[in-house]
Amino acid sequence: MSVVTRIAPSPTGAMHIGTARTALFNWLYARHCGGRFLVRIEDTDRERSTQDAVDVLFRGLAWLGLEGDEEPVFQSQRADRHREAALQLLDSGGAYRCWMTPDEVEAAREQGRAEGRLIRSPWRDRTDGPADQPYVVRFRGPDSGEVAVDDLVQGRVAWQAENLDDLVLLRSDGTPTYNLAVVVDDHDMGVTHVIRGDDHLNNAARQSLIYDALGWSRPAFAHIPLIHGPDGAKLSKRHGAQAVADYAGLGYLPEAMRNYLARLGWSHGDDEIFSDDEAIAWFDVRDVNRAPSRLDFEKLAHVNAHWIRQADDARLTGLTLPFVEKAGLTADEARIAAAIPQVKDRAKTLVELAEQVAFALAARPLSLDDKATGQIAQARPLLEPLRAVLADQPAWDADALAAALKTFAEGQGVGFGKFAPALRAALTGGLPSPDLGKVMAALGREESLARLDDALSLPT
RNA sequence: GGGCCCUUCGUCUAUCGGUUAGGACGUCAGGUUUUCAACCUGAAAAGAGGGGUUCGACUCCCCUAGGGCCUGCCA
Repeated sequence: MSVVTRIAPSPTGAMHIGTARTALFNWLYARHCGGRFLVRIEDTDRERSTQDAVDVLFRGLAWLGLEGDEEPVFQSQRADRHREAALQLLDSGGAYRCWMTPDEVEAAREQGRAEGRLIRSPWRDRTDGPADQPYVVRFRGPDSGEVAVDDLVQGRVAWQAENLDDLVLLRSDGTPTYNLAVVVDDHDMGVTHVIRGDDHLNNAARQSLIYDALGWSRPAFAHIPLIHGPDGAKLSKRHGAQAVADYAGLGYLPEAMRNYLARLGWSHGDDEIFSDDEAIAWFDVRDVNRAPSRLDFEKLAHVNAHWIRQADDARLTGLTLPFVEKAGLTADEARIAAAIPQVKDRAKTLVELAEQVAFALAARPLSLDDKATGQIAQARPLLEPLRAVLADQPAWDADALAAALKTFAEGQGVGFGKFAPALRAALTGGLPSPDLGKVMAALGREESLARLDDALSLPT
């Protein structure tokens, strides 16, 4: 049997980072098994679902590289099919019409809560309801006995039937509810493994009952723990980034997100940094932990730094461009491209990469502060012969330039401290920058010499 | 209130009855050094508490405490 997994988010706002990890686990498991990964938009709540939120979801999934293997399914378009299943249940006695009014339900619920038990509709075993009054269709759960789910992550979890309420399948306006729609859609889509957040664990019991009543075989369930904020509380707005788009804006790479998110609640021995192919080869949903884990931005940054170093320079240039603009710098693509290879090992995020590249984007003449002009004035006797050496430098690459600087220092019989700070001031104006050889390589011969000349022409 | 789930260094985790309880991020110290980073070396740092079971428990069972999820004609 071929494995089919799915991510089934509801489009009611931003795409939560927890949704991203659930999608990742579903994707990894499907890939690992050589199966398919599907996407279903759970938009049955017409009040809260918006097209904007749908777009956010698709963009988030695309950014993460976790797109479905088939066209996405929109749950709202399958309402007729859901109703059909409800009617089947009504026919078979697996469901019943309930004429309780919302007020009656609320009152009963309040009373039940006080008495520590669930409500049971008085219409459970009656069919003589008022013909012209609105009613809902409720599932008829077993009166007693045990309902068990063999969860791939949680193990065997059991409930007493009396602790499971008769949930509404069809609202009084005839529209299907979540628990019905999920079962019908997962069945029709051929989903074999339902991997989702453990906030749905209780639903698994009730949904299992619906599968049974419909005469369908149950999928395998895997309820993975939720992600919490750094303080251990449920991830919320006050923790800052909770939406996938936030992470993109913070300058994290999608492959870094996949790597980091995979390690939250799952591990393969001591492996911390791994590729998608490795994750796919190693991942088994059965190895996911049961305890919730917290987001650690420091570690995310560390993982991200690794993948920035690994990233292709041209791709990095394109990715850094918008961050350069956001920082208010001149988005000179050629200069950024020249600087990236020299500074990519110094940044943890694309935001930092934009900062690292800033020195190469500054326009001449650089604005120099008193400290810089002071350093330049002091080292002037060395800077002039150095300028001549550099002008004759045959190979303009970082290694050759570093070697030339070293040779120059030895020839002059001085340490780097005598002229390097001044050179750096002249070339970068004090902006963060890498080794001087790399700085000059990033700047190029012409710009480097020009900046040096600017400094040398300063009034003394 | 009721049902269900969870609990190893600050954080993410390894361990699947016998280990000096390992790794990673972070932290601290040292090194390197031309700014800022990066990098290298080293260090500190954990089995929530209490009972069992066992020759032997982080590992299995029970209780307590703490945390989480659900308890909707939301999903």
